[in-house]
Amino acid sequence: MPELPEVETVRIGLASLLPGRIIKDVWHDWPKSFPNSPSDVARFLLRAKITHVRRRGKVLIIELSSGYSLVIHLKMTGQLVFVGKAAEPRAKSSKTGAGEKFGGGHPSDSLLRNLPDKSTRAVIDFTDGSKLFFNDQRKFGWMRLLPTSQIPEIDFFKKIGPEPLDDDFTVQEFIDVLKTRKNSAIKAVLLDQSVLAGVGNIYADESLFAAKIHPSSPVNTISPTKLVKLYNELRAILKLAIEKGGSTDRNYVDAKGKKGSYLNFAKVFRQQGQPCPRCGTRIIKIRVAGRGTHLCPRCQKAPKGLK
DNA sequence: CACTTGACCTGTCCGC
DNA sequence: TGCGGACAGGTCAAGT
Repeated sequence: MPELPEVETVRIGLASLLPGRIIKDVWHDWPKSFPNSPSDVARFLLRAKITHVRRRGKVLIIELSSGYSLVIHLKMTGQLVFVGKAAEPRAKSSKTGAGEKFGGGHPSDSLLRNLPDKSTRAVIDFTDGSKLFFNDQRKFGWMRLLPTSQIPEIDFFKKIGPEPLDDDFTVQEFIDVLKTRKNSAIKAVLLDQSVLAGVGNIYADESLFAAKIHPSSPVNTISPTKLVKLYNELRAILKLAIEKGGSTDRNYVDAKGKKGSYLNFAKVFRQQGQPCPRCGTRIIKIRVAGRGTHLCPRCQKAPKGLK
């Protein structure tokens, strides 16, 4: 599921593939996937050149020379897959068909399939013949054109909390933002995008396990020592996940169609019934904040008022 | 006002 | 094998 590390992995891929390309045509199947009017599309998207690819929380921002940006949320099953030749054909070692198809040399876990397919919601054609596919099985994701200069002023972006991996995001700031929700379960707070940007179910469970905090614990019952631990573990886990190309449960792939391997390193997520890597107790799955939640009942003691 | 639950969707898996 | 239903989870609207 695209959380911060997955979206960042897509961003890194797109940032290496898209800038400089010029949009020739756009197709989309579903108004909700891409609700801009045809006239706005014609004025601000067609013939525009891509200048930058940015990320804020779980949202991708593809900046265009028209002064507009294509803003994209992948939600749970969204993919942005680029098909075409990579910009610099420096390494000329392509011998496999897959390498050619996905723009230059891919490991065997590439998304080897033909696009578009039935999950394809939108296709952007570039003047050089390459294409960007927006696939979304469950149709929760969206993309829309917004004036670049106004993006920071839009409600959706104004509400997003600090980026946990920013260099100047301190442990004190982390504790301060958590304390704005002192009576809520810590997991619900971590998932709240207005408190902290980019954390979703996988990394909430993993970081709470690493810090030995029960996900149902109200924030104000957690010791400062443990909150510091949580800050450090969360950042380390997010960074490691980006290194591993994110987590692929079933759908997620990066801009080149490649799956992420972080779930191979997950200690509790989807590990119910398996022994805890620290103490051997069986990992359990419960519901917290309306989400499937994985934890070690021994390492992560429930707060007194039960779960 | 703080907090929780349901709706949005489709594909998959599980039990009968 | 087929079928119904629970489940998956990011976010917002609606509920308590």
